[in-house]
Amino acid sequence: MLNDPSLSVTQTCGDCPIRHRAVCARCETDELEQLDQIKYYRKYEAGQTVVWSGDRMEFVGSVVSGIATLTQTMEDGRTQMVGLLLPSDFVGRPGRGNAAYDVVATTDLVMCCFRKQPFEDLMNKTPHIAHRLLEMTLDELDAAREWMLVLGRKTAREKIASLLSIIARRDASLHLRSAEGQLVFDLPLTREAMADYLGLTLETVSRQISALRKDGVIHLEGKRHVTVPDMERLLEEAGDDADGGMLA
Amino acid sequence: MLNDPSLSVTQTCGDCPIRHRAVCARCETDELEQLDQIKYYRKYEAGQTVVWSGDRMEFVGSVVSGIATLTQTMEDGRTQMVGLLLPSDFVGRPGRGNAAYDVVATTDLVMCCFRKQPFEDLMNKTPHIAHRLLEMTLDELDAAREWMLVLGRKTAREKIASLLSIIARRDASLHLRSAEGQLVFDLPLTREAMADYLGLTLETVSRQISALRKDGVIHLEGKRHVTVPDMERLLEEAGDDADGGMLA
DNA sequence: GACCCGCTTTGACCCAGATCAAGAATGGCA
DNA sequence: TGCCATTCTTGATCTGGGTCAAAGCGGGTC
Repeated sequence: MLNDPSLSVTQTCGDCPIRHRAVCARCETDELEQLDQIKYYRKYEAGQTVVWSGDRMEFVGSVVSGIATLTQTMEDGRTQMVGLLLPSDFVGRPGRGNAAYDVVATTDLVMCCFRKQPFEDLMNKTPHIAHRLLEMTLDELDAAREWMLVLGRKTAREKIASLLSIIARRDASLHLRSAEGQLVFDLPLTREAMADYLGLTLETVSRQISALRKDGVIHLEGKRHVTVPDMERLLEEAGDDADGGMLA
Repeated sequence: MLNDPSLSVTQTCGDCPIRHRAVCARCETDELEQLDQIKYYRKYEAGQTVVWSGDRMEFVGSVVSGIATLTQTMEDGRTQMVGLLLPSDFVGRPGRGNAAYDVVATTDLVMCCFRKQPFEDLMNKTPHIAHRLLEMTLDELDAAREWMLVLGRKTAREKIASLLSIIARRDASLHLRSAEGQLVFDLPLTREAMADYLGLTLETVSRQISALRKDGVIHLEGKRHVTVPDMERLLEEAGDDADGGMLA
């Protein structure tokens, strides 16, 4: 199940590759050891479902590498993505037994998990873990509300630009691989997944991406490899304040 | 400022009219006394702005009576409502200095507030207040994600039915004034506010409400007074599972 | 190297909801 | 009792994005 040598279970939580946003960011040594005892890694292949909506969820955890999505589906098949989980994002909710959404691995995925009951016990003993979770949940709430503006009021072109901005920003903060102000990244989503996130059809997504390419806002190599020559321009296209911007 | 005799500041937090969802639901007597010491009431008139997005927010609190809304606005004036605050809902976020959204009193509004710093101090000493807040924030996050499905994938008619369902449900849980299975309530929002919540125009809202009335899904007296003869039917129109339904 | 399969692009057409434009209720106030 | 300002309804028309349909990729694999 776990064959990546960089992810030895002997590493302490403090060494965790995602510790910069992790729940344990402020823990003492002994608390870190307790966290390490209930920690384990899980791997999923691209396309695998991590949990189905309504199923019992026996763990919480963070994404270490890869991308997962949270999705809601209506009886007639219409689907809406309600969350995009990138490395360092938290999954699952203490105090809740069942998943509220489908969680799907969009790419190959590694998660750092904590068994639910022991994690909750630890949370009850160490207040700053609860605080950290509250902070993270408030961040997610802000991101969700920001996305409500995208879904409710933005045009298709603005929606695409908004999504690209978020991915570019998150990607940049992870890899810092920008050359002379340019941002370069690979789209981790199919056109259909982007459509489900944006409340559009995949055809409209494709057309708008083509339009942004024609207008020089982005440059494409193949279908997935994106270069953003001017981030300011992209933010303008997204309809955001150039300075402030998305809080995702 | 405070002339309603039913809201004497001498009442304890345990007597708070909104205590059923309040942060203090599990507090001990001495903690309740501490909460009472930093508690006060605020009144706003319909139309007044409680805080502007970006402004310093020096309190947190709950809605006691009336309705408030959370709103985001783009530079060109497009607005999206991102939260509807009904009695018992919590406002503000511990650990955050500035408001992220405009908070507006839609009707006359009474709030039960706690000064922010003392509240945070108390929260740091009493873990179950932090837990309660985490629970409430997770509920809000679920509601926001549910709303993303409404905004991204539902038709205008379904959107209206969804909004009416939520208001009917919340109203019913407050007043329990249903006669022989019917639900009766007053719409607390203008057509324009509904449009801002649903990502529609006010004309479309008006037309769809008329359509639902013609089809017998709802009955209207005047512009605001609504009767729902069959809640199941309304939920069907909203595109929800008849049994499960919105978790707002 | 030919074939296949999932993903993507592009075109032609259509329709739900936006926009523009009158009016009609409602209700507060003199 | 009538006036005025909101708020709401309804009609006519327009359009952005959906729907349906048909090619174009790559990139595995036999």
